[in-house]
Amino acid sequence: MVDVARLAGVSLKTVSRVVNGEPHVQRAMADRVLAAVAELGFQRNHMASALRAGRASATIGLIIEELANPFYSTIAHVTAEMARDRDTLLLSASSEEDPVREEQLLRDLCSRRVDGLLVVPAGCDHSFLNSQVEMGIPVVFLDRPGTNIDADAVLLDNRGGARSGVRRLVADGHRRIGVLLDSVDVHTMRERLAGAQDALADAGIGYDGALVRDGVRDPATAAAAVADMLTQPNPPTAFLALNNRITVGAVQELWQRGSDAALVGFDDFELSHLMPRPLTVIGYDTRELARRAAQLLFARIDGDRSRPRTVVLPTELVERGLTAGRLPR
Amino acid sequence: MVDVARLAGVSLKTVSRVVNGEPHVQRAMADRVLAAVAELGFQRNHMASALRAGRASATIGLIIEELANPFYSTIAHVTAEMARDRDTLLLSASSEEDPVREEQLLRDLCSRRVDGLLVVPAGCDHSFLNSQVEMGIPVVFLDRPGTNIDADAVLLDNRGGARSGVRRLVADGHRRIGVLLDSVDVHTMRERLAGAQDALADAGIGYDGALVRDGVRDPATAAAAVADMLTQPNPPTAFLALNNRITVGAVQELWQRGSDAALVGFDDFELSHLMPRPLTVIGYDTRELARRAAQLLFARIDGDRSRPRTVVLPTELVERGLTAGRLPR
DNA sequence: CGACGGTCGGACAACGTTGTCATACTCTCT
DNA sequence: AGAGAGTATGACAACGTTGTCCGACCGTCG
Repeated sequence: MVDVARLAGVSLKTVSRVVNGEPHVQRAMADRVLAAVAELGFQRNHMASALRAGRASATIGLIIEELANPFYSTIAHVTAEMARDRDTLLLSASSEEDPVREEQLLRDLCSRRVDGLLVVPAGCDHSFLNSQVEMGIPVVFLDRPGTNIDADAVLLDNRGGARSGVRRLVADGHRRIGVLLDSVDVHTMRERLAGAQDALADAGIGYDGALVRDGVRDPATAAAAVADMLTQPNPPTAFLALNNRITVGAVQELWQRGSDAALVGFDDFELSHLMPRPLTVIGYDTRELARRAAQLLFARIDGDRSRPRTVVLPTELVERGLTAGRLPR
Repeated sequence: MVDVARLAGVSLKTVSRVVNGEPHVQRAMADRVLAAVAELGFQRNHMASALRAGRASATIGLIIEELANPFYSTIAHVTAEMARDRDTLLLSASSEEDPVREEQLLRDLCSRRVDGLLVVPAGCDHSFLNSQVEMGIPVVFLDRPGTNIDADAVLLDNRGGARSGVRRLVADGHRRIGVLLDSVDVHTMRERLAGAQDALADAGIGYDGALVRDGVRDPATAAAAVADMLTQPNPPTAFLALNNRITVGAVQELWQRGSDAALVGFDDFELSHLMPRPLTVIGYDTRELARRAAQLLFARIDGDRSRPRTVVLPTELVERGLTAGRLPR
């Protein structure tokens, strides 16, 4: 900027005024400045500008589990779009479900003075964020609530969704329903499992530990679990897969064995209607989830000081057969 | 920091030393400072720090077409992971294939003094980036080369891939092959179309404009195009879909009609092995694409001043039938 | 006892920008 | 002509941090 000022023969402040489109600069002088800017390829330093003006950094931070997962990348995309409408960019990072890493990333984002944080929490204690919130960096939790912190959250009706899925299976006459889940350490998994158990209890079906498989982290494990359960005595006649990766593995295994066991999966996914066997899923609107969270965050950034809210979005049982294919979007 | 210094009864510089772990501070004094830091919840301002120290911002910018698309989200994920190994965060934005928006975003990223840029270009002129490169912000193009700029690029062998796909169809006896593409405005599409025509020319099959459909932007359009082409006189006996969204639409339409037309799709995708009809795809390693680009960028950031390189990664024809399902990963 | 080397702490300027205020000039109106 | 209002420009400090340099203090050795 000093160079531009020198080349145009004006003061620093005049350059600043021209660059920021402030009024009260003569046309001729502005042109001289713009010419100098063009010649030197000057570009305002956004960091210095925000520092001096005490302005927001026009950045929001997003912590998710893994960017490559379609669920999270949809969230990232929607929030980035909404941010763009406010000339704000998205700084995103994956926690990989590691609480330590999550805290590191969150601290890093805070030290960069992001305007706000959108977090799909992995950790079990977010109390260290309280001081940041007090100091003006609002936080909104997504998909799972934060712990030891009173902040906004936008969640899904995981319990209700799982309950309606199992209720459907029970209505179809199933009494032995295998449940496959990632890990009870994850809040959403606990909720979904509880919902499944609600439905079983509603139907007066007792709990059978042999029908619940924990630690199913990927499609291959899911396939193996299905195979194993089907070869036990008194096997399940239906399965509930508690996330989309598990569903994919289960679909594959059931299809390859030619098994006619029923399957309900939590999470819809892009090609679910093209799977090689009928697949009923518990769906929800991922974009709406992200949209609501971003709206809440921006309201906080704009000064909303009302009490933290928790929004729970509904799920929907999408019953589909082989021929019910519809094109996405 | 002023408050911390006052509370600890030391000077600013001493606080700075403690916060940055510099040596030559007595244990007792350091403890006093740390206590004050904890009490006040002080967190170093990364922007001011980078500004003063002339240090890098520990941020890289990524411009892609659309974050919600699995291809791009994989790229984002891999680059974010590699960045994290350098304590660098990823500032990502979607161009939505809009050259104007792309330029705005790139300028914004430059004004934030990112350490480097990773770009899947949408625009047709990137000469405005030349001055930024000169001023020390390296740029690496991904998937498509930049225009009017001499910069690194990591590309796929689009032409060779399409050629091998069509060669396969020709070897199976097909002579009328329908080609579906997004837009000839996109570099990768032009290359893939050229590859298809190479293979046809190799086989001595003349060009028939009626067999090429442009402007197929989504699955629904692809399905409609397939339906239309199949109801023309002398219809194609095989299709080449030049990206994964087109492939999905084509799969769906062929399957619903019970058509036995062959189908080869460019781009592999997660559930391609579970599609309801045999699907041969032209695959490649998206993660490797991102990895190589990030490696190049970090080398530039670390001072590599050698001549810009263009890396072309191979594609692979993945021939799959209904029963050849394999689990992903 | 004086000099010396090492350790520790602080004053000050600077990074690139903008808010505040002061100044100089130009109109217009009485 | 002089007051008053508005416009155009610049000098300077400040944002939060750190690099540079200088000085104070300590112990040790000749």
